[in-house]
Amino acid sequence: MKLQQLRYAVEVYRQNLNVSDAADALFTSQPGISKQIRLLEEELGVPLFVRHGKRMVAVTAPGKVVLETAERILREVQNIKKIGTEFAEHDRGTLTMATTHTQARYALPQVVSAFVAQYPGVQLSILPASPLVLDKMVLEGEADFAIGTELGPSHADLRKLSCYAWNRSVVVPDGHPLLSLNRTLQLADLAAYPLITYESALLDNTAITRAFAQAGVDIPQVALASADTDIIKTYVKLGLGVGLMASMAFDAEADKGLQCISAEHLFEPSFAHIVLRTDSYLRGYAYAFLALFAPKLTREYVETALYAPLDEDFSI
Amino acid sequence: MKLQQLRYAVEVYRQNLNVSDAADALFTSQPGISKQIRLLEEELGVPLFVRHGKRMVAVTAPGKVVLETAERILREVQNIKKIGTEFAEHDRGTLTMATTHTQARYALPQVVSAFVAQYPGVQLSILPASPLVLDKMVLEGEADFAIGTELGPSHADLRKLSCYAWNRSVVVPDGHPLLSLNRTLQLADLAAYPLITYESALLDNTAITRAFAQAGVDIPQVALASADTDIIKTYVKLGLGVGLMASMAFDAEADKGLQCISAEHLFEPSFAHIVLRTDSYLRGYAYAFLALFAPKLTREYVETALYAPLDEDFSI
DNA sequence: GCCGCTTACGTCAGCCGTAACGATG
DNA sequence: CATCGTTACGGCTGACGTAAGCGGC
Repeated sequence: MKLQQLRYAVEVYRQNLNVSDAADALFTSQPGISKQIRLLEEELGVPLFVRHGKRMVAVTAPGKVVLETAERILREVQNIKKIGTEFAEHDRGTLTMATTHTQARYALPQVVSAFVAQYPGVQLSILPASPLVLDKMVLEGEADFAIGTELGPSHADLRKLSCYAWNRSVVVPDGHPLLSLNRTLQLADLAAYPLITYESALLDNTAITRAFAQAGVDIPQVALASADTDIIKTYVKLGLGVGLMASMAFDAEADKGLQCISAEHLFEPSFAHIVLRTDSYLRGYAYAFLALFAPKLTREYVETALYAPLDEDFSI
Repeated sequence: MKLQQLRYAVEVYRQNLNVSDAADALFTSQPGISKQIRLLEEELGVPLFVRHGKRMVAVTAPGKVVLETAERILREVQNIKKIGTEFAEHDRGTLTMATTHTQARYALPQVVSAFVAQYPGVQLSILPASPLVLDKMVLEGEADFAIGTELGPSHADLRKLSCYAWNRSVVVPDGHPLLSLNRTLQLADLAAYPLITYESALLDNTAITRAFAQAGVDIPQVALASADTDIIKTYVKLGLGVGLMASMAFDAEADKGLQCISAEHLFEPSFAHIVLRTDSYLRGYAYAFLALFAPKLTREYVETALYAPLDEDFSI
């Protein structure tokens, strides 16, 4: 059994059982993949894939178990490689994180600048992604960790550690009627205007949908939804509706022509959190980044959380 | 990186950093091992072993992490191979268990005969071992599981599932004074005679030493200690002392010339238990064997225990 | 001087890529 | 007929074993 055989089999599985695509993805020839998979099946004595004619159309029962185990093995191999470079040059390497636009634009800049000053040899990558795919990117190893804002479903291989609470604000153009209210803002006030907010805020069971449901107010018409706070602000400025977004994304100086009304009392706070794979090996500078981002995320704290069972909830 | 390189490195580590011994153990040449380890170190960019002159004298910090990960990988590879044969011929293969002499001789025979009748294609191996090394044999993969009688220290990679409670009896030759007592046996009565019992019973903090300590009675002189119940009975018959052993190991018919006095009231019961690695893949017939041995050890029960965290105590 | 690791070298298995073939829908 | 996987074959890398060299204890 060779590691490449496992790699080939797993890649074929990931490419929806298309051997040619797997060959492309691994920059090798298609017959090589076919052959190695056959050899592996021969060595194990069981077929891993179900073939109809010449095509693979499904994974066999043993194949499922083997592929899962192979994925674990390949992940550990990745870890070994990281360990090597970690000790060889502990302040050089890459750090890839997935996060939402708002985090990348408003929460991360000062953290990133402090980090690059301290670790100039580290190639930092920030992959913007919608909250829904953050978990997936960490699961599949596309990112070392993710910084999320809405908690998705929990997963046995992931740990989510809360960092800080954040609140929402309503943003309107100068002179908007909502600015002339002589009382605190209510949800019903919002219902009179089209809403411009995050795409992900409109999914089931978010802080926003829960608040409207509990107040018995219909969710206002949504004029525009975007993952990008700057886009939201742009269209609010154009008068398309009122914006509802993270308070930290409003900057009185930069956002001339807009006014911000706190909506902290209308929606429960959400928690920004980091998402990690339990079995990933983090480089030393990755821990340094996390500590810069949220002081409570010391190496010790993170490692404890990683090795703890899932039900010990570190999320909040 | 090749799997063999990992195998080589791990084996050198296991052979106390002796490359030649590792080569012998793996049935290959010594230069091959040296070379592959060098290549691995080169690829990772860090030395795994500390060399004084030409000899390896220690493991480096990265080496330690790499070796631990490599051991995990190799275990998973073993699991994949087992999965293959499991599905290919699910009633053929080998099953290796480590257990104490008493279990093998008195508790297992009926289980084993039922098992071999049901799975004639399975090569069953029973490795007798002292209670202390049972855990180690499971840890190192020499046995698929162990059946133990005295609980050793717990280990993060092991799970111990209790099977049944067992009690001790005092065994004496016909006509022995202890048979003429007109009251129930006390610990002090035993103190008058040399004791013949299990080696492992004399370690610290066993049911036997705890009982004597709590009663304030000195442990009697030990004439002979053996892991083997038949040896104990033989020497009791010769009059060297009184035997103290598992009640189940006394058979009134076979053991002519010996008498058995229950000591159930003198010592707390002990629990027979099985020991499993959390990350080992058990063949289907292994679960069948466990179910025959202790009905409560269904596949579902065992798997639940394996995946549960350590602190959920299944041991008792 | 012996043990143990390294270097050097010849051999051969086996992986990979190209090209031609065949099956499926 | 187009797509996709298999078979066939040649080249070449690289793993292994033997034999010789050399540093430590």
